[in-house]
Amino acid sequence: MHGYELRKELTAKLGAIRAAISYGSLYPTLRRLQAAGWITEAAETSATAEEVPALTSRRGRVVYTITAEGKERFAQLIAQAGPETYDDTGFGVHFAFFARTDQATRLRILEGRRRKIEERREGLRDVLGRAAERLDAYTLELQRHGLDACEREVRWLEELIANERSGRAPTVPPGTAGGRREDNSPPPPGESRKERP
Amino acid sequence: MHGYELRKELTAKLGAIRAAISYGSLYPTLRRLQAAGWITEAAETSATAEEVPALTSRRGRVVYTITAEGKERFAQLIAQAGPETYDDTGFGVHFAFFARTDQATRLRILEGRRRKIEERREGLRDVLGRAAERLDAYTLELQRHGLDACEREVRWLEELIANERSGRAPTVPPGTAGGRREDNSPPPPGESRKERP
DNA sequence: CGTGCGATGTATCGGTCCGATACATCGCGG
DNA sequence: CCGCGATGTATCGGACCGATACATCGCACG
Repeated sequence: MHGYELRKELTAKLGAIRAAISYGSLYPTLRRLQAAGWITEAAETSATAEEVPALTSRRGRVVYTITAEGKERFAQLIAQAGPETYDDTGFGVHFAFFARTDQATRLRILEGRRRKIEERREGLRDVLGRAAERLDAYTLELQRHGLDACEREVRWLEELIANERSGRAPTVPPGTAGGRREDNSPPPPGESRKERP
Repeated sequence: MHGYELRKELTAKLGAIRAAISYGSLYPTLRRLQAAGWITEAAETSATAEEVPALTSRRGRVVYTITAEGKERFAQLIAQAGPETYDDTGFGVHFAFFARTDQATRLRILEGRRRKIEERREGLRDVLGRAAERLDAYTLELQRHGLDACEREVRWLEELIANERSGRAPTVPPGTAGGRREDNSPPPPGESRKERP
């Protein structure tokens, strides 16, 4: 992909959990990745393969391609999910690769995220319990809203964890909008067997 | 207050909507505010007034006090809420001052935030509608969760707006935990009459 | 028929903020 | 009596954002 496309893709995948990545972050990062050998850059060659709709000779786009080493490294990065993984951005990034990792990793990430949110939730409960009389009604209202959001996320994570343990793909609750079921489900319980080369 | 105390206070007030502010941000900001004349710094004098519980001669704390000019400026800042106000942090900060502004400002901020969240919501609906078949089941699940969160926040904001319009203080739904009703309600519909000096 | 605007696209720069770290004191429990 | 967690001030490097600049393309609208 080229940068612009990559950003749109990322926005589509992570838009639910964080804002779009800025170009001031994207392009330097791509160059760093290239310098480290994870990806390669290439000025667009006119006709590589499939241009079905509009092949109107675009301007100089730069196409980035992941290398074998890059795939290796990325897979490792996702598989060894540490606690730093569980903030919004980190969780989002790892979640974006869920369909490409094994169940054990998915569970580790989901449970780490749950712990993180539970901590947040306890903090809010503390405030609402202990410091309630010191705060004005508006602030209390904000805390209550935040607490509610935490509780909902924990419940959501618990559903995902339960599904994961039972080997099922994430269920699509019939209530919600837009959820037409397709066959793009993640790999059924079969694991990837790569450990450490 | 001194820095540490200030941070705890901010965390208690804004913990529901953003992470705690870092010291690397707090102390330089305090110094900038002092340089601009919004606040004053003072090394702690041993006995100013009320030390009821433990007056055990602390180490050199720095006490920051808002100046008259600072109050003026802050009030202006809150009152002239622009669109930049409506991201998480900006909204949180302005919300923390709700009990100290007038109803018109409160409404402006709430409605701005609502618009912001509605845009986010539309983005997610677009993804779920248009790009659904391109995304894996996990990503779709994340979008659905995010969409749900947006819808809930919009509903929450709408309640606050309705209450605001009817001149009532924010209601405390009897269901939630920790919400003991106290008399620290915001100023009843009476406005502050400051416009621009 | 032109023209202007929004989408596509690459790129940089200044400034803000975080995360880690350092250092010092105090009270408490083991 | 010793260490650890809370209180407290402070800095530094690095990551990231927001604004900006520049260039091309297609389409809508006058």
